Amino acid sequence: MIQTLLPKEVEVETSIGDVEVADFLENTAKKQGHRHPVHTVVVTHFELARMIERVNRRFASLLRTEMTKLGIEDVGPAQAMVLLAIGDVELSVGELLDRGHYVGSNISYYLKQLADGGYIDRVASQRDKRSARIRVTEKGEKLCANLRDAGGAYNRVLARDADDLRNLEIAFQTLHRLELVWGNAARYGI
Amino acid sequence: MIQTLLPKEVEVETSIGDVEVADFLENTAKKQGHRHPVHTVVVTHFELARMIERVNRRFASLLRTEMTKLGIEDVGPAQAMVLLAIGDVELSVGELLDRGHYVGSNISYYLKQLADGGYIDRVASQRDKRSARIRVTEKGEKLCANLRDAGGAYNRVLARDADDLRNLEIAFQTLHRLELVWGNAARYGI
DNA sequence: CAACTTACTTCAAATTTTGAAGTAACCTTG
DNA sequence: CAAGGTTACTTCAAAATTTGAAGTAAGTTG
Repeated sequence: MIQTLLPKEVEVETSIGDVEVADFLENTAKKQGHRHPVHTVVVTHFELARMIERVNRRFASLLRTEMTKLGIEDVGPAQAMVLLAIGDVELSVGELLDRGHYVGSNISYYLKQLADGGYIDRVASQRDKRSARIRVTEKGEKLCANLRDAGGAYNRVLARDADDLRNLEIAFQTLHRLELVWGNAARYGI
Repeated sequence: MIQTLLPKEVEVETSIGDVEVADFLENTAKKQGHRHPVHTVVVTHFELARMIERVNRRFASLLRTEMTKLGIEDVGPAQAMVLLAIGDVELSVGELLDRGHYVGSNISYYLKQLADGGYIDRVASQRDKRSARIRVTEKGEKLCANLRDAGGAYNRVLARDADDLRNLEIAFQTLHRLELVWGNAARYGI
């Protein structure tokens, strides 16, 4: 059954009209049939990848807007994402690499800018002087807090009831699975 | 209830060990509890955004690898994504913009490279000579087919049973919702 | 027909990402 | 303990991607 379904690609409606957010949310809630989704559409590898690309673009531009509003000029959205990835714990560059699947030189570059802007502190580890320990400064924490505040509105719109929460969680877990499958494939060749 | 849950951020385990793909799939299938997911974790805005960013990075590098294997040198993964977005229909640049939420000048640039490489044809529309009609050439379709073939393996790993399919679809729909909410927010300010 | 809009292109600059060296510290093993 | 290897990161230059401002040509409207 899976074999017969899989190769078949179905065109999925992705165009958006100029609908208001509220309208749309009402519609999807009904159309999808939250509790028992109907399997009329098979989502493929590439459709998901394209969706992820689009959503990522959207978020990046949203973050850029938010940061412009906050008057942040010295770092861009990519650096802010790194800042958010660090969170409130002290960690090494290597640990950070794992967190975001970044490339080493890339993170090194971002950390330099974040450090120059005063958003993070770097201290050489006592135990291993090669390892730099990274920590978000007060200024950095403030930026994170501001971004989180701005994000609160989206959380409220996106997670309105238990069904929303469930779907968000399934989406998260599924993306995590994609991450692992794609990541392992890259290293071991599927 | 939602209000009390929302502001609380929970650290989600995202590190991956050197697990084999197959092992991992077994684990998640069991751990997640496919039919009735437990709500111990609340997924926030930023966690999802960071996940999306990571997954996107992974996919891009996978695509790059795949294309290197195929010996494609004249265009990169971003251009390939555009090619896949065009699909097998003839459309205008404007329609393509909507499909991927690209910026005009960006697509124009990619289309130029794709046209130079012989992957697409551009014909001025008869009705409206401003509008360029885009079509994937045979060479372009061949690349798409090769990529789809390579992607087949991932589809088989990712969509193994009805539960997988359901989760992939929920993930897709949820991302679509994110896309709309973030997109509308960008235009109308939430 | 003049002014405006649309559909796209071009170009230059900024941002992001990669890859190939480097450097310094740590860890073996003879 | 010292030569050789590994690890943890940094630096730099080049490439890829993305943006934004300006341009062009074709439609549209008053």
